[in-house]
Amino acid sequence: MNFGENEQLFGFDPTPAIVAVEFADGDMVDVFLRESDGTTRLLQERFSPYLWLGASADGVEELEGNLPLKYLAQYNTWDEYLEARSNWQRAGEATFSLNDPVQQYLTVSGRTLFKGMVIEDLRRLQFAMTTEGDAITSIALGDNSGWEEVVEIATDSVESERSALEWLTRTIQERDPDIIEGHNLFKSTLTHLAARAKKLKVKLAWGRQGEPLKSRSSRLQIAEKAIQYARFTARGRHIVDTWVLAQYYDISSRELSGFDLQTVATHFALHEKGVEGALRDVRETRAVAGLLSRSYFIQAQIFPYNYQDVIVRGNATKIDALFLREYRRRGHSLPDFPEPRHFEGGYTDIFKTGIIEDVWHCDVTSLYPSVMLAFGFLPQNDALGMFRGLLQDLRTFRVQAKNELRQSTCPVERTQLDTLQSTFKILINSFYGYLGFAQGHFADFTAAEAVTAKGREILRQMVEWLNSQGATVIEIDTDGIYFHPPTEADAELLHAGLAAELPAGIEVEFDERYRAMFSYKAKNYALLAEDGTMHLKGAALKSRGMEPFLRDYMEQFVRFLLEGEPQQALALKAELSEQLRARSLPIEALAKTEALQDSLASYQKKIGASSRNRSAAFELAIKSGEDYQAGDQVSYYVTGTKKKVVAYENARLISEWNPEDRDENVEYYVGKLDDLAKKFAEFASDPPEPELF
DNA sequence: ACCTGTGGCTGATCAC
DNA sequence: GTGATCAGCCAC
Repeated sequence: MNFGENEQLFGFDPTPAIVAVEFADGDMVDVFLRESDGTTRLLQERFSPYLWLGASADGVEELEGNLPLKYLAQYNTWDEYLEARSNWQRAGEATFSLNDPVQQYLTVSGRTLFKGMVIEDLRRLQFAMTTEGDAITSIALGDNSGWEEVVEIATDSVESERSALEWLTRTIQERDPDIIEGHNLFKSTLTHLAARAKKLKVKLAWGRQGEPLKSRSSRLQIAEKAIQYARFTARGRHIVDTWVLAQYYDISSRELSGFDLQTVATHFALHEKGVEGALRDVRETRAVAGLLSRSYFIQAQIFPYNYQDVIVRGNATKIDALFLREYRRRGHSLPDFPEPRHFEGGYTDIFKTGIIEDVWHCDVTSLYPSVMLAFGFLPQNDALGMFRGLLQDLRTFRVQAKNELRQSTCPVERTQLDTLQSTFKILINSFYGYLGFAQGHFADFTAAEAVTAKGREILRQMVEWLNSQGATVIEIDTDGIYFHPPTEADAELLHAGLAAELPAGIEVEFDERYRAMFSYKAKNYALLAEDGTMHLKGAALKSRGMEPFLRDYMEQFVRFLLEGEPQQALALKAELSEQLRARSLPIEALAKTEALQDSLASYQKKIGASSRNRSAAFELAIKSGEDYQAGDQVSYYVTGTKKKVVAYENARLISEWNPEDRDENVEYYVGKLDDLAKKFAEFASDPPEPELF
C-alpha cells in the first residue's frame, strides 16, 4: 500500500513516531518522539512564525502566482509575529495567519504525528473517579497494556484524598502516557478534579516535563449544537474525552440513546459486567476510546494538528489546512476568503404516502464527489489543481483499501483497513462541503451551486426513467430513490437500463429491497427489511425530542402497519390512555429531554430583546440555579390539570418529581396521544378494494 | 476562539 | 383561530 507516500495528504516530511508537538518559548518547538526501545525522546527545533500578506514590505518573500495573498513574512519570535500581525491589521492590509503555533510548525515542516505507527504503539491511559459531593471517593487508572490500579479514599479524610491525588499525578508521570482518556473529562471530571486539587493544595503536574494541567474556556461545534467546555491540556500529551467522541459519532449514526458512559458502552456491546465504580469506567473508557478514536489516529497522520486538536476541528477546516501546507511548500500565493452566499441544495420530494409493499432502493454512488470530478466543478482559484488531485487520490485509495479489506483475513489488519477506508470516506464527503465553506481559502460557491444543480438534474432524470418503465417512485432525497418496481421487474435489467441513462462517471447502485415501506413525509419514512428489522427515519418518527411514550407508541404503530395489521395499530391507543390515566407509567416515559443550544445568559438576552420565545427547558434551567451550559440536557415533564397549558409555566424537572405525589398533567399527555393518533389514523384505514375491470 | 453545506418536519410561542 | 417564526432534531 502506498497511501503514506502521498505528500499532499500525509505531509512531505517522513519523520516517524512523533507523539506530540508543543510550542516552546519564543522561537522553539518541542517535538516528542517515540524511540524503538519505547522511551520518549525530546527534539528541540527552531521555528519561525509566519503570516501571509497582501502587500509587499521589506524582507518579505514574494510568492508564485497572482493570488491576493502574494507575500510571506517570517518572524524570529512569536511575540514579534503577534505584533507585526496587529500592525498589518491596523494598517488595513490583507493578512492571513494560523493562530496555533503548532499548526504553523507542522504546516511548514511537513511533519505530522504518528507516522509509521499503529494505534497500539501509543500509550493510552484511562482515568476515572467517583465522588460524593465535593469529595473524591475513589480513583482508577488503567492503560492499553492491561495495567490497572484503583485507590479507594477514606470517607471524610482530607489526608487520604490528598495522598490519592498525589498518587494520581505520580502514576501519570511513571506510566508516561501519550494520551489520557476519560469519559466526560472536559465538562465534569477534570473541572471537578482541578477544583478539588486546588482546595487541597495539590499540584496536578501532568505535563510531560511536569507542567501543570491547564484549562481554558472553549467551544465545541457538534452538528447544530455549540457546546461550552473547559479545554484541558497537559503539555506533551493529548487529553481525549470519550463523551466528545460519542457526540461526534452520533452525528452520522443518530443511534445513541444517551451519552453517559454506560449507555455508550452498552450500545457498542462493550459494557463491563461484574465490575463496579471507577474501575468499570476505566475499562469501558478504554474499549470505547479504542473504537471511536481510530479514525482520529489516522487523521493525525494526515493533518498538521496535534492529536487532541484533530478531534475537535471541523472537516472543512482540516481540508483547508492541507491546501495551506501544500501552497506554502510550493511557495504559491493564496486567495482571499470567498464572498459567502446561499445556494440551492439537494432535490427532495415525496410522490406517494402510506404503506407500500415490495420497495427497492437505488442511489448514485458518491453523487457529489462524482459530479465534481466528472464535470470539473472545482475551485476556480486552485492554481495548483490540488482539489481535483486529492479528491481523485482519496477515491483511488479508498477503493484500494476496500479491496485489501476484502482479501485480508487477519482481524487486526482488517480493523486498520476498515478504519482507513472510512476515514477516506469522511474526507471525500467533506470536499463538497468545503466548496461552500465561507472560511475555506479555496471555497467556490459557484462551483458548489453547479454541483447541486447537476445532482438535482441527475435525480430528475432517474425518476423520469423509472416512471417510464412502470415503476412507482415513492420518495427521493438528494442521491437516492425508493420505488416500487414494475411488475415482473428484473433487477439487473432495470439497473443496466438506468445506468445507461446516466452521464459518464456517474454510477448507480441497487443496494436494498424491503418487504414494505411506510412513506410519511419528505425525509420521514419507515422500512421493513426482509429479515424483519425495522428502520425509522426522520425527525417526525424518531426524534429524541419526543416524549418516550409517544416514541414507543409510534414505533409499535408503524410496525403493525408495515406488517399488515392496521387493526392492532389502532388498538394500541386504548391501553396507553388507560396507563396515562392510572398514572402508572414511569415519569421518564413522559419527560421531554432537550439539549440547550445556547447559554442561559444568551437565552435571557434574546428573551429581553424579544428575539426568541420562552422555552420550558431554559426556564427550568434558570430556575434551578444550577450552572447549566450550552449543550447540557434538560429533562422535564408538564404539570397541571387542563389539556391546554403553557408548557414553560407548568414544567418541572424530572429530578424534582415525587413518586408519592404524582402531579403529571394527565389531560395534557392524553391529549398529545390523541393528537398523534389522529395524525396517523388515516394510514391504518383498510386498504381500498381492488378496482374491478 | 471557533466554525462543512442545504432541506424538511414538528411543537411551542406569539402577534394578529 | 391562524399564520409566522423560532428552536430543535433529523436526512443526506
